[in-house]
Amino acid sequence: MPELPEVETVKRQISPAVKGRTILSIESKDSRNIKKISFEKFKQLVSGDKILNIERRAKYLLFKLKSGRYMVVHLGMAGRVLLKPDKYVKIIFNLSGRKKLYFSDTRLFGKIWLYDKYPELKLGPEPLEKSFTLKKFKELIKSRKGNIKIILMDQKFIAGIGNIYAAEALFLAGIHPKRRIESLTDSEISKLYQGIQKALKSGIMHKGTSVTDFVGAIGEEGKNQNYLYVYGRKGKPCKKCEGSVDKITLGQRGTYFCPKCQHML
DNA sequence: GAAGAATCCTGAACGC
DNA sequence: TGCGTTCAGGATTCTT
Ligand SMILES: [Zn+2]
Repeated sequence: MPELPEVETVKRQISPAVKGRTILSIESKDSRNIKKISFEKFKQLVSGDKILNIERRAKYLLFKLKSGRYMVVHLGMAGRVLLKPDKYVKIIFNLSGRKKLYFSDTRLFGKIWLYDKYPELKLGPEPLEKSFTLKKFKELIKSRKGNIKIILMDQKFIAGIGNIYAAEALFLAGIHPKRRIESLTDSEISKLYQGIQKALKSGIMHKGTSVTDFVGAIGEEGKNQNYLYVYGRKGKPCKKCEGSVDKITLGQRGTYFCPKCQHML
């Protein structure tokens, strides 16, 4: 599913093709992904506007428009932003220069909103920003109580980490996913800080993890699934020890880990 | 504030 | 081949 690295990949892939282009018209096969306003209203407001820039914040894509409005896209689980259509296209943006941008979604968990100005999204810090220091991470950790994996996936705690990268970051840090955040030692917090960044950077470097639905802007699969340590590898040998990867359910989510590498205490 | 569960939604994978 | 069942889960919302 799309998390920070996948959304970043899409942003990088579509930006050169759509930046500076005018949205001439918009077509819809199913407009249920458009939230807050009707498709008619959306079409009326966005048509004729120009895409100045695309920014990623957490798992959101923010299209900055010349009017000052922002079109905000969240891919949910299976949402796609494409330069080439697939069979699940819901919205088509006809752009100047004969380009087209497609929004596709199978499960309709993806969302599109239109904001009058830069949206105030309730999100924690970006884990790959330089301002996200180990010191700040430690302060954040100390401010919360509860299960570490669930908190890592809380967008108000840190932005952009979902089920795949939470599992990978915890593996890299040697922390069992059932651990409580209060129980982490200073050394483990440092390892987790490194693990988060390493897992996310690996995802971006390999252009996303295509383990379920994710594909890039022209429908191509990412490569990061080949570099995962635990996610989706139940019963397979651990890449760091002689044990094998286990799977449990935690917070209604499938949670993969190595019982030998990831410690409870 | 935290924990747990329900909700949305439908294609893919699986079992017979 | 086809039908029914199970599974995938990000974010929100509700209850405890
Ligand atoms: Zn291991």
